[in-house]
Amino acid sequence: DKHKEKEHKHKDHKKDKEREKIKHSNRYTFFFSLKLRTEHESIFHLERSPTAIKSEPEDDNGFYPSPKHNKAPKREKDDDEEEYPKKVKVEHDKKAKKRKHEYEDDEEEEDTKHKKKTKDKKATEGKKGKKEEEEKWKWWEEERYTDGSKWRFLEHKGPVFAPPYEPLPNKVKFYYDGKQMKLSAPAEEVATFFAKMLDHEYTTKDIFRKNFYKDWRKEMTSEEKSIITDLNKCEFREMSEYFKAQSEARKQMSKEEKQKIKEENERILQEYGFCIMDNHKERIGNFRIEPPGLFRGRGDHPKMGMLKRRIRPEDIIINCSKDSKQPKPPPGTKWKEVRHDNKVTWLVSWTENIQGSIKYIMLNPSSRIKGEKDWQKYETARRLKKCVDRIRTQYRDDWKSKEMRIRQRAVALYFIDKLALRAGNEKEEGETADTVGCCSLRVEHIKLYPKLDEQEYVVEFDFLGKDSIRYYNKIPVEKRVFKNLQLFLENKQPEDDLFDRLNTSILNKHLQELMDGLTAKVFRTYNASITLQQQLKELTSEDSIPAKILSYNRANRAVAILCNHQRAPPKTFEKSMQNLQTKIDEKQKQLSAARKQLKAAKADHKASHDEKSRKTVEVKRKAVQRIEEQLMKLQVQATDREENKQIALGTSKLNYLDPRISVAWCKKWSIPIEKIYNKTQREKFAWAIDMAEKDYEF
DNA sequence: GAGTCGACTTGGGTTAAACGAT
DNA sequence: ATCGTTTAACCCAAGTCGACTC
Repeated sequence: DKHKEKEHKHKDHKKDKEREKIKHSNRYTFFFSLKLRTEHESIFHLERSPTAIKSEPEDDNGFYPSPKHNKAPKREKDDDEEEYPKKVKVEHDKKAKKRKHEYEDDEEEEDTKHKKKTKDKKATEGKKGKKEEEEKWKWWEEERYTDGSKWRFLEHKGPVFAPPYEPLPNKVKFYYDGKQMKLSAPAEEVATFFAKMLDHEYTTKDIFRKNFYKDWRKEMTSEEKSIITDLNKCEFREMSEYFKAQSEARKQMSKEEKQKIKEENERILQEYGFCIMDNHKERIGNFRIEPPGLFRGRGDHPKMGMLKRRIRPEDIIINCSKDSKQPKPPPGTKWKEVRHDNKVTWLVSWTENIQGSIKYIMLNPSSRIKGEKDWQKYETARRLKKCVDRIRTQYRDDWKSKEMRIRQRAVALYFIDKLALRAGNEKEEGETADTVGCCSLRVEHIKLYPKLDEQEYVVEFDFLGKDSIRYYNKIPVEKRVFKNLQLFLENKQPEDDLFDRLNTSILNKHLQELMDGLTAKVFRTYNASITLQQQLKELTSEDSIPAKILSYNRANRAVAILCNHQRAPPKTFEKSMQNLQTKIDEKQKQLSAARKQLKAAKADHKASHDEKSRKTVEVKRKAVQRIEEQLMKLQVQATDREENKQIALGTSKLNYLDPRISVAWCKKWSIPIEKIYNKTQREKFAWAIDMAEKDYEF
């Protein structure tokens, strides 16, 4: 017994240690991205060439002609291109028509079905679930179109428009210069948009106010225009209070009322949320037209505050097949156009008035058309895996090129590969926030340090990327890259382009020559997925399920850091961390209490040696074990959350990580897929879940 | 080539619904 | 059953990239 006791103590101690280990192991900060990247780097043999660059001619234009032999090597033929079926898919319209009718029958039944559903939902659920499972369509087992068409048959009900404006009740007043004023409906509507945003910081911003005021005036009657001459004299407070009260009231609604709204939403979803594409009913992504409001771009957007106007049927272009039942515009209105273009995937489009860009209604990520594309994306990234060494060798070679444009291209590509930067298209100045990607980096965005701390040739990046998210990174580069950067910077102003001989079009044309289908963004996909796979291999150990999931999240996090997917720490972060800590403390108390009890029980057993006391010991031991597990779970959760404070995992999970890697990992370690992917994600990745086995290699 | 347009993917934030503790 | 917290759905802006035009 004594021996056992000791062993137990030892075990307890060990467990505590392990918990500590979980907490502190691999606790990376943003430096981890550096560490990770350099480690990753080692696979492509960094040789530090001591050779200095040859002196370059002063005038860029006078660069030596491009050597002819320096052409890209031919791309390797893919040996498992088979994996992605490319055979022709023959789908006869007849078949589609037949299907269409089946669908219509379904529709008719909808009402009765719905009633039934609520009634005997419970009774049939199990059965129904199974049945639906069997009916799930595996598009990934079918052949794809090869003629560039996206569908043969498309039928839908058109968009759902934003509800019309409801004028404010008379008791809600607007004041100008202290005096009450009744606004015309159009002016009032736009005023309410502003009022709804009053609590936001941006209504205090100059550009926002200026843009809003300018567009607001356009909606005013001439009388209103003459009275309202200064936005600062407008008082929206009452409107704002009214809307706050309204949303409060919505929260306070009774169950029945909420239920009613829910049912109405469900009805709309059933009617407008689906379409038929070819032989299948598919979920639409965004079937509601964006309501009017004030445009709020991200970052320092020159157009913030502008009025985003209401979209009418006359603005809408419908896309469907000729032989389908066309969607009807609301009574008394007409569509702008109805077309039958099966070379595109959208169902509805309209032009938005802020940037003049086109917006679309398209299918949900679970649809065939999106899924195929997604799958294809990862197959392209896997093809890159096969030739990435060759490409890396080549761009390293190009650092020595006699041509400036080739050197720039090679350095840019190095950044895109190593740092997972975006391509960086040019943008129209003054139309959008000032953000950049790789090709559009400017001199002011990098700093060169021949020596920084212990490291040589450090480049410091500091710029605003997509969505005005800051990219900040200090990274040691090879001498040759460093020297090239110095060269690129010569005689330039801070606002000049770093890569003045390069743009995304040139870069992508080059990449296309290196590998069929290769573009700048493929590197992001490739590096994200390969990093996940490597990290999973490295981090996952024989351990409890929560610990394994922590490992998964950490691997995911490494990718998010690589891709610079940041988020603002949730407003409730500190509080929720505290709550969790309180729980942990409580659990710890519970644990020591349970341990004490166990000890007492053991002592008791030692004294009496009877059956009853032996059983008590067992019971107490189990209790301790259970509490330990719970504690462990909580601690893992706390660690996970803390590490995730400023990092957004969603984007990489949804857009960059080959889902088959995750599926394979789940199968290998017997983790239920539900722990990694929620319902929506499982729908989106159904193809991967179905096809990936535990030995899948990206 | 430069400029523009169109289609489609990627992105963080907000809001509503689901969940779980009490 | 209720309440507060967490999660997922929704929102729509902002990228990428190919095609087309001149």
